[in-house]
Amino acid sequence: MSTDDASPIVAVDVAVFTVLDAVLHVLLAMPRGGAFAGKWALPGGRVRPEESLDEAARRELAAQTGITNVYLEQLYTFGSLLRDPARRVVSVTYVALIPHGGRFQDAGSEKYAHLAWRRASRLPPLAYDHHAVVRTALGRLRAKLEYTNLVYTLLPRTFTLADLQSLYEAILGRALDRRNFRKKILSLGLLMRAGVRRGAHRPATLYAFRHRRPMMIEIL
Amino acid sequence: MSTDDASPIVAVDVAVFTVLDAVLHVLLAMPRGGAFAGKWALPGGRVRPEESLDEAARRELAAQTGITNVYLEQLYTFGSLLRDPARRVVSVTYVALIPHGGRFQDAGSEKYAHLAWRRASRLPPLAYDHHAVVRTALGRLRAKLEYTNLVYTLLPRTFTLADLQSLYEAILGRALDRRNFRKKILSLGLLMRAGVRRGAHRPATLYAFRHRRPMMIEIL
DNA sequence: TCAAAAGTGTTGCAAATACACCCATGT
DNA sequence: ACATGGGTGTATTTGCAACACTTTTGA
Repeated sequence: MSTDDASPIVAVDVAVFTVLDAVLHVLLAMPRGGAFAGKWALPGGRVRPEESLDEAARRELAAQTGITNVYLEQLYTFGSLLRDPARRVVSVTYVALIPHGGRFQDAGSEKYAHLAWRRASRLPPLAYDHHAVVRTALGRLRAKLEYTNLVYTLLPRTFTLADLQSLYEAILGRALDRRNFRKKILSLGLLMRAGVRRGAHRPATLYAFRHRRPMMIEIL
Repeated sequence: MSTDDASPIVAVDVAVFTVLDAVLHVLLAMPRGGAFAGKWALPGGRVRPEESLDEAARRELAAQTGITNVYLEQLYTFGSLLRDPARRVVSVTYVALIPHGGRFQDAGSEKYAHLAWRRASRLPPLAYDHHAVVRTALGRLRAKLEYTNLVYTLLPRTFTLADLQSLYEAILGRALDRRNFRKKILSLGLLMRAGVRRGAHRPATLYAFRHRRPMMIEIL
């Protein structure tokens, strides 16, 4: 019995998020060829025999977009029969989060003609079932912000409380009271002062996360 | 290029939970052959080309244990290189929940010599990385009980508030105040009265879930 | 009549919300 | 001097936690 017949192909796909202009964006790639050439898709590719799933996700991400050293988390595995019209493909999907304005390689790659950030709330039609992937990822992201310190992955090392608040507002999709927000966040003791940002107006205190690693907490 | 070389085998494994004597139990199977013959494992098997992942999980569960019509939810996909010493296998794992005292076919199946419920907190050594699977499943289960009505999957159609409370206590691993518990649960309006249970003592009101389908809620 | 489980209310505390004014700076 | 965003405190409400006694039944 050949594995060809009996086992689906295994692939990984990654939904990369960042916040630009206080709005959540997803990184989309335009495939050069294949059944969905010319239609936006999430970056991804096949898993190789000698690598784990996480490794595959990181490798594909680096190869297709130049993005490395990101927060990466497995999301869900999609395996319906018709998600790829050509072949049976099971896709293990990932969420990645990068700091605001995160840069990718503008030139695309062998596989993708170009890459672009698109608003997560107004996506163009996507290849495969990637729309469902992004929806699932958004749900996970919103939920996890409420009980983890994951925002740190979306912020540069230092930031103001206003930055942090607008980030929460962008992802949660609702306004928060500034005074209550500051009280709450500071009372958690996750931040430390890290200088001052001078600008057009009264200077704002800069903060940094005490620990830049995933933790469970109670917020908002 | 042959798929044999390039793509791992795809399998599903299912962690079936139930509550027996107010203690969480997992269903384990004893493989007849293979690299882990004689070591307890979670029931599972390969995904076939013509079925989705969910279908594969249900099929394997039915074939190996006789269990059908269960609540089933995808958990996580495990894909490290050495989880199966013989071959590269990516396993899409599932959590299943069945009502207390749930019966399985005692005789086992072609693949498994026998089946047994074991306390989730005191498991024997398990095959593959199934220990990690159960740990992950337990985490998911505990977390989800706090914001969904999933307990209904673990209960028969009618039950007393004491039944419900001891179920929560079993899974969360801590005692709850009876009066506060009743207030909270009843205030959610998820239950309806469904008669009376007569026993050795003062009869208890029976309740049933208004809706037997997964919903998000705020509890405990 | 006794043992065993079912049922029920109140009070205190802590956390969340709502809300308005002064401050520091660059232009 | 003024416009702009930064920074702070209090009063109210709401939800959670702690806690003890009475009721009903079968044995």
